Amino acid sequence: MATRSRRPERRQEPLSRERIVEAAVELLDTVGERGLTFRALAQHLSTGPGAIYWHITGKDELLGAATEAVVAAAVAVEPSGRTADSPEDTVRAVALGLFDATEAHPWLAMQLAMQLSRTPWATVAPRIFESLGRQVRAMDVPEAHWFTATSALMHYILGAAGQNAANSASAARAGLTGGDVDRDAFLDTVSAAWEALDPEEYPFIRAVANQVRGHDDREQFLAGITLVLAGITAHHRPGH
Amino acid sequence: MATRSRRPERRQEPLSRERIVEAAVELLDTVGERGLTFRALAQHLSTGPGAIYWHITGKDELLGAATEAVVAAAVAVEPSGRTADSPEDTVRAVALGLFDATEAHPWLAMQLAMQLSRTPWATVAPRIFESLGRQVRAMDVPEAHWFTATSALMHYILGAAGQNAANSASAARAGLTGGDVDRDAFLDTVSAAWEALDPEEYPFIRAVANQVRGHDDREQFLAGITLVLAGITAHHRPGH
DNA sequence: GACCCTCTGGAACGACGTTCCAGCTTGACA
DNA sequence: TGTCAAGCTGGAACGTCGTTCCAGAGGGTC
Repeated sequence: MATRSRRPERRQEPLSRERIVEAAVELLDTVGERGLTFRALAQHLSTGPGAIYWHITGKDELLGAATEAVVAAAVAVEPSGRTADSPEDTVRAVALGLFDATEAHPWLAMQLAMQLSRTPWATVAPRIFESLGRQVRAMDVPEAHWFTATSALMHYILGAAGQNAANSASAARAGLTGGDVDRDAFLDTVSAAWEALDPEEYPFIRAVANQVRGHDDREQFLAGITLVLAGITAHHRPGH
Repeated sequence: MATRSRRPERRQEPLSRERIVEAAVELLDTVGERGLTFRALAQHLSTGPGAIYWHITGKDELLGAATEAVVAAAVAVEPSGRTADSPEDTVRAVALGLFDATEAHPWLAMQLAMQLSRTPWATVAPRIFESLGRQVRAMDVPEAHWFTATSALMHYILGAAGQNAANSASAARAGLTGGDVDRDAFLDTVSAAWEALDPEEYPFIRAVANQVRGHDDREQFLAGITLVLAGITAHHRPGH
């Protein structure tokens, strides 16, 4: 009765794994990984912690499901687009999808690392691997080198996306509202910190310190993709 | 007095940041990240949790220091060796140092991701970046491309090392004592799981499923390094 | 001997993940 | 329509964690 009077007309849409994961992603985006607790999640869903455990085994599965949901949406850029694109361009599209996802969800990078560390070849890696592998196959790479080439691509993408998500997260943290000003200020801070390093111990970093100012992460990321793709074609093209 | 009777002759060597970090690494290696608690660490050092906080600000710093200690030891392979090696070989040596470190310390991969996520260009990344950058400079890469080439190398290495550490950790977990038998069994499991995937959704993975059997992680890792190096030389060599 | 500063380690606090369970809702069957 | 089991809910409670607090030991200096 009391519950009836609080939700008079329609009963609140029932709890479901889907709704829980969706709320978890929202909580991760807004308050960060440290803010995602079962109590906060329960309050967000107007329920108690116990109810959540009926749908989800524990926090590991919750984080895994949130990660997979975001990655699945990110990798899905491939099939719908015009199919006339070259395999290289499709690789860039998939890679950029993941890159943007890690930028939109700063928690994604570490969760990806954790997922891959816990269940390496289970949930999320095959999705990415498959998506990239199809393009490698569409290039002129002999079958014996499919695995190596696809692995190299995936490893670069995951490593770079993680690192760059960290950058934008830090930049956004420095000034609260993410903007170009904050980003430039962040890059200035990094550049200054690099120039202040010990010249004996870090000569190379000091030499490239000024290059970091005004650099575009996306552009940098794509340049790396191009570089790996060049390595694939140079090393595996027929006639080699 | 009671303490005197328990440690009769030499007073126990005093607590220090160094000793704490060393014990933390040991605890991480033996019981995993979930086993590293301040209580267990205190017991391991025959003290209480409060004493540790005099030397270390919190768990973040503890994990960061443990990560940096292990990485510093891993990257230190470069200077002592014979200097007649080619830059490419030195890159391989540095990369293998990190690869082996993540294999010896399965917790390292995720901690690296976390460190890079929290303080991106602070503690540990510059060390790796510097080590790789020197070799890139020693190759015939024009200065404008130093940053891109070094970044690509570092991203691939971190991504691949993390993924492969995950593999060996899972393989070791399947059978308790890590051995070739367990590893083969693990690869068989992965291969079988891949072949059982939906042919509609994962055609590529099914096609390479059998390639995974008997594959050597180190060899695979080095093949990726070679591939990225080939991309660097193909894309940045003079006359391009 | 009195003092202070560095360092210790046990107790205590708040928050977390997780478990437990009493009770509500719902649909099927008599 | 009444009854009952199963699905589902949510609040209370448990154990453990990171962290803080603090009374006091140790060792050097006037």
